[in-house]
Amino acid sequence: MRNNESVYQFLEHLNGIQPLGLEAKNAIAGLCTTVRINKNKDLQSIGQTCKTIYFVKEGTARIYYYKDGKEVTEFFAFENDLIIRAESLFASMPSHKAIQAINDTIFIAIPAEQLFLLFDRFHDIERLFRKIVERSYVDTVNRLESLQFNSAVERYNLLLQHSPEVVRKIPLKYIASFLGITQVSLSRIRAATP
Amino acid sequence: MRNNESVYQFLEHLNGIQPLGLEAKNAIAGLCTTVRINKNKDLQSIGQTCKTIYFVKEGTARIYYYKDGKEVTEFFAFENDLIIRAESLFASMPSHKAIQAINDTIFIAIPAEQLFLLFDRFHDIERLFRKIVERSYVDTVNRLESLQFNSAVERYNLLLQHSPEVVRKIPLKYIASFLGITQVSLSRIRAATP
DNA sequence: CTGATTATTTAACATTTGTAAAAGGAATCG
DNA sequence: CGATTCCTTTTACAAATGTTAAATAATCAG
Repeated sequence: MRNNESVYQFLEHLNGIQPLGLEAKNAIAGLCTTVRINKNKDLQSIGQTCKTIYFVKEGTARIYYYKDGKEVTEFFAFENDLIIRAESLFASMPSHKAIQAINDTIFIAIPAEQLFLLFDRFHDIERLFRKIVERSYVDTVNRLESLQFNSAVERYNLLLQHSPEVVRKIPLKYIASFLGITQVSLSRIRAATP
Repeated sequence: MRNNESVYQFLEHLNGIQPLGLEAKNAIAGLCTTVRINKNKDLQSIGQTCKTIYFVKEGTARIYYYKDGKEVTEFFAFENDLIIRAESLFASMPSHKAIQAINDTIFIAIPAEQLFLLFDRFHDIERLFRKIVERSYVDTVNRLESLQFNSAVERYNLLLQHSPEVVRKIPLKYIASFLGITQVSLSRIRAATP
């Protein structure tokens, strides 16, 4: 029952992005399962090909990978956010990235192949998904711009402005690599900004 | 007639991404116009809201903006590439970026609103566009990864590997800011790499 | 072809950011 | 509660990149 309640709320969220007919809603609901992952545990691990589309129902999560033996956090997801390793899912290639729960987190999981099949039957569902991908694309373009020529201080301040919840909820070691800097640098910046 | 020939070839390219019915093809063709822009001239200028979807038919183009009075190149487009200011088009907000022809360039222009209307009548067209946006999204995620923690040398070498045509065809001053570094830095890197 | 403009490289120095190691703080678990 | 572990900050120094200016090199217009 809990699961059904979660999925129902989630569908309402989707309906806000793109109005869906009852049949379409039911079709999506039929594919949704909920997955609970404990703090610091991986939902998807490095080397897997991403075949599932996840949304965060409750909690916080991140995508990370290793660069020269060090962890790099690429992305944070909060309630209702889509979390996928796009470069793997859309190209059907193994990912060198992992998805991890930062706190105890509940995900909604939708098998990608089965969702894509629904696109043929429900135009609305394909439209919904198109809009979701468009949003993710825009977010990524904006982050790219920030990484391209803003200084570390500017990037930190922009993050404070646009996503204060990140700075409140997420360990600084993850935020540092998300901003493309080391933990030491981030500490320096925080010490300098009163 | 020249225009029609261009558009026909372009439709074949689209058909390779997502097979389209004859009616759908004709509907798209009806929206396509070709635009010639001379070298170093802007196709779309800063401050405009992006309401047109462009593809490069012939030539090369870029997206650029100003950061602290200096030009930053965000994106390059070659033959058949989509070139849009996504953060403006998908959010209907004025863009602080411009689209410019690097050489004399022919663009194919599609009015966004009218294309979006076709989505209702032709499922295939919405699917095509979804796939195109997905590809752009994946490209952007990969660039983001490169900017986040690769050194300038690594970013330059990756560009050489993955997009040698960029280094061959595009002025180094544009490439430098595309890589998130200054022209001086790029020169140093090239001098060090024999 | 020549002068003028634009693009690229080089040099010297300043600033930012990284690295490694240590010290403080905070959270966690028995 | 106390000990352990993990997170964050600080310090000192090294490396990478930026800045400004000047020197070449390449391109373009007349």
